[in-house]
Amino acid sequence: MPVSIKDIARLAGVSHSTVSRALRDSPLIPAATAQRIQQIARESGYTASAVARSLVTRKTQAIGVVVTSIADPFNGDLVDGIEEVANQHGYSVILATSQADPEREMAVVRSFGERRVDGILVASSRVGSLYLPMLEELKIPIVLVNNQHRSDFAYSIAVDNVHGAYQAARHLIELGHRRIGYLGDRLGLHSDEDRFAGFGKALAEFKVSLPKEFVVYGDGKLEGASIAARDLLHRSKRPTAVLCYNDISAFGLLKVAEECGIMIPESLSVTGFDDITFAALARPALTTVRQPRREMGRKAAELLIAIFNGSPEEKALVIRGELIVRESTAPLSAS
Amino acid sequence: MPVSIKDIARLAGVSHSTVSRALRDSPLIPAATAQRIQQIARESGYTASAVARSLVTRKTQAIGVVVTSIADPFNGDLVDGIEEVANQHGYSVILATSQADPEREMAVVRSFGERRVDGILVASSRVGSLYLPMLEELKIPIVLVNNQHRSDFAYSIAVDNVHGAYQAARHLIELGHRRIGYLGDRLGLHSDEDRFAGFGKALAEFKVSLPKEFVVYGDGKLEGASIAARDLLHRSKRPTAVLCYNDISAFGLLKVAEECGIMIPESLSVTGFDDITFAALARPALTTVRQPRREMGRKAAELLIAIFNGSPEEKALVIRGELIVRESTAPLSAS
DNA sequence: CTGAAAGCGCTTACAG
DNA sequence: CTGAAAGCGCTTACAG
Repeated sequence: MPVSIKDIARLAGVSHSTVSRALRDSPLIPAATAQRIQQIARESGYTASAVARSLVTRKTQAIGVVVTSIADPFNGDLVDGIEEVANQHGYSVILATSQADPEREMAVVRSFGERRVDGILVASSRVGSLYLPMLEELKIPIVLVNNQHRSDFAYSIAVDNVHGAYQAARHLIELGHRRIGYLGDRLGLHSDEDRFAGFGKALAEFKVSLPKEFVVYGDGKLEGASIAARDLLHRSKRPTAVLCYNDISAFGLLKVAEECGIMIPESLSVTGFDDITFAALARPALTTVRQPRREMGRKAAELLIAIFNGSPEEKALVIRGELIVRESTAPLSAS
Repeated sequence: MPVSIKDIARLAGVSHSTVSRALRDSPLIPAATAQRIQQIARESGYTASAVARSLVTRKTQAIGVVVTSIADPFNGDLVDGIEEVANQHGYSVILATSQADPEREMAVVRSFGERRVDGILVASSRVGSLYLPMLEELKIPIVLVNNQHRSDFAYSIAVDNVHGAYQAARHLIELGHRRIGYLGDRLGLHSDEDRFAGFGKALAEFKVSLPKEFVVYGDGKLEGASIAARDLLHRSKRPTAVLCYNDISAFGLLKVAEECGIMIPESLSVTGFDDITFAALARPALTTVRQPRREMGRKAAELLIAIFNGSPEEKALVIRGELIVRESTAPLSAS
């Protein structure tokens, strides 16, 4: 048995109420008494029980975080940002992995409910709405990070996909490209729709037309993107630039271009989205839109804590990413 | 207020003791009653309070994990492995970051103590012994992953540094190299000592001598390693192969080699240690010793859970890494 | 089978 | 200032 407040009370010859107050620096207790008691607590190796405290305060000072997998560097950065501000404010983070399995995600969130976490953060989920009722019952606020759910329950924070893709498209247009393709993600994610919308916005603004056959869809993975890319590049009249849904898709396309002997960026400019670590290291290094992962984690945690304190600024935060120009894009060559 | 066991008792017209039993499928309760009560619980949106339960059972079903930073892919994989088996066994993981700051690590572990986690996992720490007394008082077992502390308190799990370096060295020797350098980490980490020992073991076994000036020390980072590498490669009589403490050091050396116009692997073979993601992507791709990060996380969690169940197999587990031969090593050329 | 009781380790009105 | 009391939401001997 760890030593409890009662043990200290006995040692100090006071009631346990007094010990409790002394340990929490209550103004009711004279400094001298408080110090004596704290001293005894220290010497006896006392460690307060957060679980007992939580039971009465109804606060656990813990926030639950759900990601698909932490091995993914994107989530690593995100969680790092979350943990940073959580820690700053005296909160612990309970981390769980959904493995992109909705059932598992449900189970995880249920377990967070049982643990009575003060709030929940969920990254890139498509199933947020399933557990909303339970969280509402428990009055546990939730903030969704980059979620694919288009509804306004709960709070959310996401990159500005429209603006990010707009920047990338504009960059290509300013390089002189007029025949620009889009390699998307057929899963119909909102992020894909939004990026396509940003792409379209730039085209419209500069009066660049988009032939239907310049739009192809992979699955956001290397293989699927490669297949779509083959489709796009093997035409007689192919685009001189392609805006890809994400970096992985862009690498799929780059691979196919290499196979076809298409020089990058001389004969084809390519942009990605995300700025995964490899984007900077690849040859050619990829021009892409950086998602400020760590900052998003920080903002998400700050939002949650603001909610705890009753001062949520906005329900839905949008963060802009930055266009990172590297080697995979170049001015349209005269050729 | 969330609905409690008492509310259900009222609704069901039984005592809260009976509800508690019914909810836990106690054999004392007839199936019919249990189902009726469970039904009511479900309908009323009951979610058991793990904190109340923990207070009486003295188990939180939670394990605390301390890493320097989760943004580091190494730790990401590790934590993923930990979370996987923790989750399998019904444990939650509370994750905290030390930022390589001993004070912060202490604070984090203290907070884990207050939360009464059932066990603690600490990765790559050098300060484990500081909080040992507190954990002992609280009877919270701890397992150290790849720690630099040479003492047998607590449990531990680590890569077999000696064997890993031995394999790398042997690989170089078998390629015909006889003039092999070592680029270490001057911080005097045990992992450095062990890797150097494995290196020495291979040299001894094959009767390869090691000139003193073939051993240089960086700091495990790119810059420090580069300085040491310059020292090593700028001699008149330089080694034909270098075994580096870790991948990062190897990349520092590769950079210097490039500056000096030394061809890799034609004129110099280089090995790393860790197999960070970039090792496979770099040009030339790095020959290195892979640390099975995810598996280490799994094993660490399994060890901890075995301790909970009173059946810890061994106090100190050692896991072997695998030599991954890529492009940075080649047979000693006749030149 | 079921309930009343005690207790886990705290916090905090309520009296004095 | 200080203590006795109640209570947070559960579990589990102990009686019946």
